[in-house]
Amino acid sequence: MPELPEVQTTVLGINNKVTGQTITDIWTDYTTNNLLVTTNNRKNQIKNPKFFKRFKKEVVGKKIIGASRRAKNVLIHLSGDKTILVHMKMTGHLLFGEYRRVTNDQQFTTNNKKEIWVAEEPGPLQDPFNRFVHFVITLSNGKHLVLSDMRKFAKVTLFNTGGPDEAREFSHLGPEPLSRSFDIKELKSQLSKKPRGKIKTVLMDQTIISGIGNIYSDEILFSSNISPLRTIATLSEKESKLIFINTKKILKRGISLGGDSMSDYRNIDGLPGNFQNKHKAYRKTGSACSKRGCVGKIKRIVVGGRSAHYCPVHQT
DNA sequence: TGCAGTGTTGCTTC
DNA sequence: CGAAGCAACACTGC
Repeated sequence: MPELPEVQTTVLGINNKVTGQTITDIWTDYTTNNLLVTTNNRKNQIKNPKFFKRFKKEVVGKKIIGASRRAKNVLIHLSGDKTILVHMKMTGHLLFGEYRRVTNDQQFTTNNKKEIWVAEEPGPLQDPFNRFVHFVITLSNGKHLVLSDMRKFAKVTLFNTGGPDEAREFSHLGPEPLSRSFDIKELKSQLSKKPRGKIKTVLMDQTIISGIGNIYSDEILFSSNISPLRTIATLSEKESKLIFINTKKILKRGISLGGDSMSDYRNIDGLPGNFQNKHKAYRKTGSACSKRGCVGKIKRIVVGGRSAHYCPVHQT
């Protein structure tokens, strides 16, 4: 479940290894509604061959000039003022390497796929991700940037860089928590839009702040000594400040550790990040609280339909 | 074996 | 209007 630090890690990887390549071909096996391809203003399903053809025509021959991030979206900037947006949702990974198209001999899947893409060399890009490659960008150096996505929630969109479709895509998003302009004042004004909302839910609300999901919200609240059940209106000045400081600190820490691979996130080389080894709350149910001097035990509860992990002793 | 759990987003319902 | 519920999906673990 890529959140801000995982998406940022992927973007850094693309800038390191993929920028400068030209797109020579694209491929997909999507047949459901979920991988949407939008070209200009027309939203259509990639299963519509006409629109996949159009998407292909727009990107083949274009050069990848860089990647950036907005909220949990990866933006791949192309020459000719085109941008490919990839939202990895729950289980998506962008992977870079040498891939090979093979006829499916049923050893990988049960869903009657006629052909699949597998990593050329044994290594970290091998199973389990091979089975779930649903979108492939072939590059001029013969390598591939592929989207592996077990649950097929990921979204791929194409729009004109800086155009109205891009604006529409991002119009609902809250500020970037790591931007310079995001200060304590902005955090408080954003949080105050949901005075009755529970802090855990509000932190994950992409219209309030963009990029935070279940893992990082649990960790931010642990470090801020605040219960996930507290409502915004009850937060003191001091508590808001703690949330502000820890949001910046923990997201930056996630990036410097290469993201969180407790679930199945991998960077573009197929390698795991390390933030999962630093969790103090997320999925630590039953563990002794690691806060110095605290005698609590991490508890799992459900907040806003999501699992929340916290220490009921020092998080109040 | 069957079913709850996993989690983001956006749409629907209350 | 805001909050809650649910679908999209596929696999894991109990």
